[in-house]
Amino acid sequence: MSPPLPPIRPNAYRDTWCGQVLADRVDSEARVAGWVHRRRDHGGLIFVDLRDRTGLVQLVFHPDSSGEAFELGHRLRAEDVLSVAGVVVRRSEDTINPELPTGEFELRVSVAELLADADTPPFQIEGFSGEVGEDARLRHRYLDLRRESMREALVLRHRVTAAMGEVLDGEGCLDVETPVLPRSTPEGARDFLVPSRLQRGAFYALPQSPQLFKQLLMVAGFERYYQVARCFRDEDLRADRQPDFTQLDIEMSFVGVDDVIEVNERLLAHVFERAGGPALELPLQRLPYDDAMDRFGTDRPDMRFGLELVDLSDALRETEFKVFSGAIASGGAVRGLNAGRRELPRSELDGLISRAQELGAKGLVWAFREGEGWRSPTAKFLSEEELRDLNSRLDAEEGDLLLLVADQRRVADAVLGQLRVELAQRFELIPADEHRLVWIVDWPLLEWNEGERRWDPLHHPFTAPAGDFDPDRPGEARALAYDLVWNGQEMGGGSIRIHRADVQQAVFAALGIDAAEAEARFGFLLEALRYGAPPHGGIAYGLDRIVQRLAGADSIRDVIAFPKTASGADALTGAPAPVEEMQLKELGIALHKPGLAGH
RNA sequence: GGGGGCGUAGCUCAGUUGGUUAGAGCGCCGGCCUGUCACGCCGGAGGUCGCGGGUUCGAGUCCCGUCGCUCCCGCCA
Repeated sequence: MSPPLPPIRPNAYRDTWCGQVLADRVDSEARVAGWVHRRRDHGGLIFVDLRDRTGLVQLVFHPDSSGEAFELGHRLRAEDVLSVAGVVVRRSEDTINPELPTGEFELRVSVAELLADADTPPFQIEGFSGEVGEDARLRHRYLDLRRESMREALVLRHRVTAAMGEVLDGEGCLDVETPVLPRSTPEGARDFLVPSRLQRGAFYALPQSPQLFKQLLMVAGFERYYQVARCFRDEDLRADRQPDFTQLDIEMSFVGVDDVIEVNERLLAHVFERAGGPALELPLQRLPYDDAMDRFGTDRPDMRFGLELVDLSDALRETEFKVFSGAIASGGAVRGLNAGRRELPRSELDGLISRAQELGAKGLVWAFREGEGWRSPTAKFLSEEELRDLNSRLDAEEGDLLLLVADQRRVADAVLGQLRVELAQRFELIPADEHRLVWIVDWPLLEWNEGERRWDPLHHPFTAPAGDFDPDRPGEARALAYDLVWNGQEMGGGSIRIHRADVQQAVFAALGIDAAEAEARFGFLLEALRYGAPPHGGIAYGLDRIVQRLAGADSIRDVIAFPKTASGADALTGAPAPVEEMQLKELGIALHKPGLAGH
């Protein structure tokens, strides 16, 4: 992708971009500036590839035309910063470089000025067969960002956010900023806390999302809002999780689920068109949450391949095999997966078992269909009739690999749902060019948290229930919520919000937040809702994840200019870092371990 | 908090069963080179084998600890 840049207003350094040294400049003077990408010194003739954001152009230093510049040419080193002037010429047929957009042309240097000489870079910027380690890349991120792939990733990111702004402006959304220093409302993720100097002992918390402020904007009558918002969560990192990350946050008034989804489908189609994403067929598929869990064992199914899950509880309710019947008796389920005709060595089958245990299962039963029965260590515990029944329910043919997990339903789902994806990768069942975007809809409002013995919201406590909320049967309430899933990865999620204080209070109560606590923590919201709040709803997208997908990158770190390492550190600046004793004193903060602050 | 992988030259890596002076490619430095484009050729420099401790006659290699990077589980309303 060539980043479109406006034409240069000529100045002392340059009058065109390196990537723009093309036919229209032939036989005329041109002046370019940039970094020495590579030098090929033939002694009596020197070639230099000069690089700026637009690309490369070959400079030719020739002794006849430029004595002084020629001397400089010999001294040039990688990444030196250079401004040159000369005549653009068309290369002879046999010296054209078809790999380069400017490969039919070159600039014969007559004047050259070294603007800055560079230390030898710690790693080669480009054109090296090995992959530079991420540690080194992050320590010198400003060099890493000179690489074409990083430049393209950030250009793409800009394309995406710009396209989002275009659509949302057209939809009447206003870009409004919300505070980066709100109060802590401990729910969900761990907060990053910021101590207040003016109010000793009190803290701000960096926002996990602008959720409450955007709702207040709806109460204020702004109707439609969006923001590219930095959000912060103090949790452990992953390839797709950073402590500070970016959301595209949208909220609209007087809308229902269909309205929000419609606007967002227009948004996605436009963004994908501008950013080179897959063409979207609208409307996107909508899959009810229950179906997603039944068929794929997860609320973010990758639907590019089959391998769907099957519930085998009915078939095994009466079995003598206690592993299965016991699981069902104690309220669990037996779930199965047919991976199709696969040959797997014993070691990989054992690997599947340990992976299943890592994912939380007590065990995993594997079997190959053989005739009417199974080739499996488990086969002897099951009757012939049961095996036949299982085979038919699993739609198993000769040689098919069957995987069964007996556990609490959600554990079995989580384990087999994850194994399903990993097996598809292992067996290369995922079509490379296919994209499946799907809305997951009809969510339960709450789920029972067995560990804490309470109801938790599946989305957040401000999600509106569908219809009337019956406090006596909280588990039956459905939510006006929707998640967007792209190839098995959650890209965004949202909901219609509760716009009535009494409903909000009832939901708080169901969550175990009593009136006093609700008043203390969310009183400002409840009060605002009492002053006339319109029905409203919206969505938030993980911008980093969307751009990662569009860029085909393995990690969101590859589409973030200055990301953190897995331990939450910035390898470039050294954050987080100790602070001066004086700073702590001003904040009234004492560290538990003396000597940690200062130097 | 837990589990796996990795850590050797500036970068990417190899390094046998524990054995003598730790290697390669690229980069870097010097020389030669007028059509290269990952230029080529000749020569050269460059190592706290992450760090600390231990076992051993002897440790890059084995053991313990620790730090860093990374993937995963937990966690991420």
